[in-house]
Amino acid sequence: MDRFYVTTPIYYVNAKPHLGHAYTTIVADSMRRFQRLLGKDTYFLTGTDEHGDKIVQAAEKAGVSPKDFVDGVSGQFRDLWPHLGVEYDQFIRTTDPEHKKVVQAFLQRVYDSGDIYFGEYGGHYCYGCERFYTEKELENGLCPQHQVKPEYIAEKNYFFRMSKYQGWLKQHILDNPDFIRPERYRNEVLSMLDSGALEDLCISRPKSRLTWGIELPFDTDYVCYVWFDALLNYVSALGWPDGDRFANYWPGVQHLVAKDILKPHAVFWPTMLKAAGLEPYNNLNVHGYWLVRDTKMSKSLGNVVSPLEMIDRYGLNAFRYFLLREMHFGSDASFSEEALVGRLNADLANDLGNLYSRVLSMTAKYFGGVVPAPGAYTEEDETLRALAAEAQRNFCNLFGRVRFSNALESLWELVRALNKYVDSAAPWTLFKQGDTKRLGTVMYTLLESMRKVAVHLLPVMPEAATSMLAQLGLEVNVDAVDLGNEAETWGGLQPGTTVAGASNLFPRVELVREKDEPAEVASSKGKSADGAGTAKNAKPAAVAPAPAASPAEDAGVIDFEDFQKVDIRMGTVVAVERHPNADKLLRVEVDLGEEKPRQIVAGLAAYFSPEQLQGRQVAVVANLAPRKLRGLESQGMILAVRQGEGMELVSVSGPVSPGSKVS
RNA sequence: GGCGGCGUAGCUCAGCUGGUCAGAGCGGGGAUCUCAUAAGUCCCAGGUCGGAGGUUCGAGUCCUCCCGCCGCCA
Repeated sequence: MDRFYVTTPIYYVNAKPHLGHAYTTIVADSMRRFQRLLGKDTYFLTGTDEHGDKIVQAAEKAGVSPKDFVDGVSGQFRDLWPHLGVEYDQFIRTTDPEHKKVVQAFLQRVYDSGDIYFGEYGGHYCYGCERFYTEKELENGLCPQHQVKPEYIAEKNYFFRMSKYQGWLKQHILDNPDFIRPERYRNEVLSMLDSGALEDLCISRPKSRLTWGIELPFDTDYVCYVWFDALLNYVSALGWPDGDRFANYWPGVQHLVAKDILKPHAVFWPTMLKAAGLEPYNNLNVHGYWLVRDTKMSKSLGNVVSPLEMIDRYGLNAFRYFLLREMHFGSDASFSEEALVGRLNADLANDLGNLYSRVLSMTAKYFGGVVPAPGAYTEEDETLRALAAEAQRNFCNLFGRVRFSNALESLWELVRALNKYVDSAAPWTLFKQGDTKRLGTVMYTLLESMRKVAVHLLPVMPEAATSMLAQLGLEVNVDAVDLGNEAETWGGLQPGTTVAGASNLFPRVELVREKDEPAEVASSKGKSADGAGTAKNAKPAAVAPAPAASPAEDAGVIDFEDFQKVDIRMGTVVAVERHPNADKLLRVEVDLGEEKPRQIVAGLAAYFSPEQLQGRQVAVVANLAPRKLRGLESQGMILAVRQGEGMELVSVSGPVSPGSKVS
């Protein structure tokens, strides 16, 4: 029996689960459901990564022990997944005793083979990044990620001789075109491997600096540092080096990661496996980010999408469908409730839900809700069946190659064709004519095709697809489904089966909006007063929002509400320096009363010296999308007035507290 | 700075090895069936395929340069 093993990354527990976690995990869940329907023996692993400096710091901040802290956050992840329809086989934690043992065994094996050595390391250590930087990597003496001054630390550490396997890895990637997919990331990795010798990987931290980690088996003064701990979860979960699970599921594994951890998975991990004498994984599947209003989600922007909230508003099925349909695997995609609602209404309600509704209703009316036996198939029927078979083949082929969006697109070609078939076959006419024979064939063709659609949707929308099949009088038996053969077979639905008399699988919804959220739909006339709440999916009594553009907009005049979208706040300049890479720009830190000051890159260098700005109160557009200017991210804009050749800052008549809103 | 990717209809994107490649879905406009969830079906988009050159009988599709985004590396 073919086997299929899929993993998500183990999620670092310094933050709560967000949309990105949800996407990766739902994809993994769908892949595993898909492969199971193909008849494979599947295993699905997810979990949490719980060691390291940042955890210790976060725990201190929360006033609890690291162990209590990670227990708490890890629990949040584990509790989330059932709400997303995710059924994993194992939830691993890097603090599990079994995992620790495997890490130590693996380290010992690589150590014994001579690929781990003790060496001196001096470097600039950034606690935020949990890593060292070389002089060259620092920007202006600061960590390029966090813009803080790292600490110089010289110490002895253990290193993994990664460079030794560089040539092997490159050849392996060249020999296996799908090893890293999509191709863009494969290219990226190849260019990493071509851009010079890999540096050996530092894999330890002295206990004097970090104790929250796994002790090295060959030196009790050290703990293991991140990758030899975290990545090992993929094999420790299987009980390596012993046991049936490892023998069964390795190396037939599909890793699933977001692009931010490409290098560890594409370079470190295969070379680590090679050094320990293990086979490399089958495929590394790399996806992009979900963007909100063209920007990465971040807490400071307040645009973090909560998976549970979306499910609460629009339902699990729509959410899962949207994630898989909207993102082209590998590329970044935009998340918006408008788009979600659009997919839900257009694809699920109008096309699919309505298909079920109309066909089941006709079956009830014409055949008392019992599946009729088909008679002779006409050319039109055969054409539809050929199209259906093609759509199913394409779906499976694409889905297996992680092209979920295209796969669903293929399936919807069938859904649309079925709606078209209803119109052209016009069962209501056949009924009036009393042509029961032909009517039976048409209805059977529809019902059987709808069954096929439902079966293919089981991996994506398990709940909805199960309901669909139930409406067709069928129970889902995962082991009995042979998805790979559905395209080649016909007649899975037995005549005589009693089906539902009505169906309302995906009610149309209106966009639900938060009270303070900017209006983003066509309606420019005020927001609905009821604001937040649940989706109004019952038959909307009110008419859909009127689209007409307000006359004010046409005249270049804006509504008060439009003005309100601009969040202008007063802030205090707490730090200023010249931009390292641009002579017209200043890097300014402005205190807006938030957790930490905003970094703003301003084109003021020609008019003000850093000293002149220091301590001043300035007006800042606080909700401008962040943007990189010459390598530094600017998180807002300082308002100023151009006067001839000069420039004057907008100021207030008296001191105000940082973060005060201008209105 | 080096390498890579992207820039195609309002939006999201297909277009592999050059010759029905100027497309799909959504949105918008029009028509129409009536079984159905104000759903379905049909018709309509006159987009210089980022810009400029070049190769070719022929180029979104190959080459060069430029512009704008993005990523990786340094």
